[in-house]
Amino acid sequence: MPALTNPMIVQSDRTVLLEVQNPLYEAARDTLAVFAELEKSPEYMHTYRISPLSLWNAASAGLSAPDVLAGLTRYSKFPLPEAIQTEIRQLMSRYGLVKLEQQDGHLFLTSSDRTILLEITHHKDVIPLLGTLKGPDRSEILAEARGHLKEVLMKLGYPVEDLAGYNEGTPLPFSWRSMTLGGEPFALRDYQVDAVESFHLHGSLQGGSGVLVLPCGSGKTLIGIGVMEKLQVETLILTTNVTSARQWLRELEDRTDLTSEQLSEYSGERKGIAPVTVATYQILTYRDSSTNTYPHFELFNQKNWGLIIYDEVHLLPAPVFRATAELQAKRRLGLTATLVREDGKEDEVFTLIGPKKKDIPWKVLEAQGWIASAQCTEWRIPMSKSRRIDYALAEEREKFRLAAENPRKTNKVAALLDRHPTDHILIIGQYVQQLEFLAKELRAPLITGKTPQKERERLYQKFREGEIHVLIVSKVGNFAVDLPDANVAIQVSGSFGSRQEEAQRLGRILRPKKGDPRAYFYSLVSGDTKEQEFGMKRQLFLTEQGYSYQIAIEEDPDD
DNA sequence: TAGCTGGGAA
DNA sequence: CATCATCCCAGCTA
Repeated sequence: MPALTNPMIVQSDRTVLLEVQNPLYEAARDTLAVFAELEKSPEYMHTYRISPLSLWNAASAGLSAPDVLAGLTRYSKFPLPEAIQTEIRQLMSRYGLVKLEQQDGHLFLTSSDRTILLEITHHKDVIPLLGTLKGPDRSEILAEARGHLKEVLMKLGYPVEDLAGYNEGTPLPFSWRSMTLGGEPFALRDYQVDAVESFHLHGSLQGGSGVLVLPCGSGKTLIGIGVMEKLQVETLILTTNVTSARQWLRELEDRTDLTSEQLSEYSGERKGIAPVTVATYQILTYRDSSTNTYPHFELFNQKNWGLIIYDEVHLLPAPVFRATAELQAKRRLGLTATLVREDGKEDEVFTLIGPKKKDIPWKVLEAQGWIASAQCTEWRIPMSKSRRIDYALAEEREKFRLAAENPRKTNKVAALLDRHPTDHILIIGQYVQQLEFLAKELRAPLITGKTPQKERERLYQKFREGEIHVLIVSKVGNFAVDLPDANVAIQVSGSFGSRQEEAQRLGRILRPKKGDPRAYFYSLVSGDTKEQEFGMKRQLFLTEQGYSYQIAIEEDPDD
């Protein structure tokens, strides 16, 4: 029941204001997280937005409009505006209003609402995709236009529920090992089993297509293998880099009885094709500039894949989207820790890979002890007087970098190192020059993209063994899957407002250590600058996930 | 066959 | 909103 002591104000422009100090804040936040996106998170009042896509993702996960309205009513101060009730009902009813179904070997667009179907099939972008068969509540779609049709209808605001089924693909029988090759007993954790099940059972088609959103350190690879194990079909796995491709292969070899002949890498270095093939996105997107063709796209057709796994689906490059539009008859699984894309192509992921099937909140794994609990602090460091003048006079596009490279951050980093004399600390930043400066001042080793692989491994090894306890890393820290675990991260600069990057970096320190399960994440920004504003944006995803940032302000020695 | 270097791409 | 990292390929050496 609405009551003034409740924490939410729901407005008819689809924004929701949420009071952070309210005792019901956490419960309300977790409710909102399912069907709304956090837009702003200053100290006392957070703003969420209910978008069509966030509602459709919720709908595809089985939530109904009455569920959403009940959640809002439960925590709202005032009765819900009529307008928004109507809008939520209308938007959610659109999911599944039009369906793709297979009948007698033909593909049909169907709807219980004949007027809508009539309107859609007369739209100029849809007409070229139509076949010849027609009825009052169905219209044939050309088989090859399945993906394209879904994209068009998404743009028109009608997300299609695709029930047309899949090619089963070539069978590939295999099973889990109960012991790893190293002799460790092995079984999936409960939440991993849940995630596999939710991909496999949701909806009316077994093991269809969609995205699983899983925190860093939750064992995404094992969940992917779990889905493969349920389906028992030849599988193509796409990853962002070779190291992670090899990680998949290692896990497959270690945890399943697939033999090395059944597994292969397809990359710049090796071009193997086997019943389970792991390829990089980049080899698929490689374009031969003399012929203007994609010579490796054939990989999609080299075998009758029954499943395609898209690792880190939030990074899926545009040409792979195009290829995926042609592959709608194949089962597809997307894996990611942060479904947010900084390029705003979330709707394409929804359309072409599939809806979000499961979203495991980071805090749930923390409560179960699978990931460490982290304390996040944003330190605001003032710039010196002369730098503030430079900043004021600088061109707009130079300002961010000037603030990010504030040399006064060095002292703060040094102070933080003193505070954590026995911890494993990563210092992470975006500008190589800044990091080189820090490395010199702090006498700590630095790894950048230029560092040869051998040297990296040597430093990782020393860090793991505790011979060195501070490591400075550039953007390699965002991607490197072999970077050793740490329990303190100090972020000295980052890309403009990237929520993904923030999540990745926090993920670096969340593997719990024996003894002290706590982790510390420090973000250093220059006070009263653009960098501070971007810092707020970076934190949004983690705030949604239940992390709170303490703001601390460093005193200005000039004052 | 493997390893290194540099250019170009997205 | 620009920097940085990655990858792929070609060409070279051994």
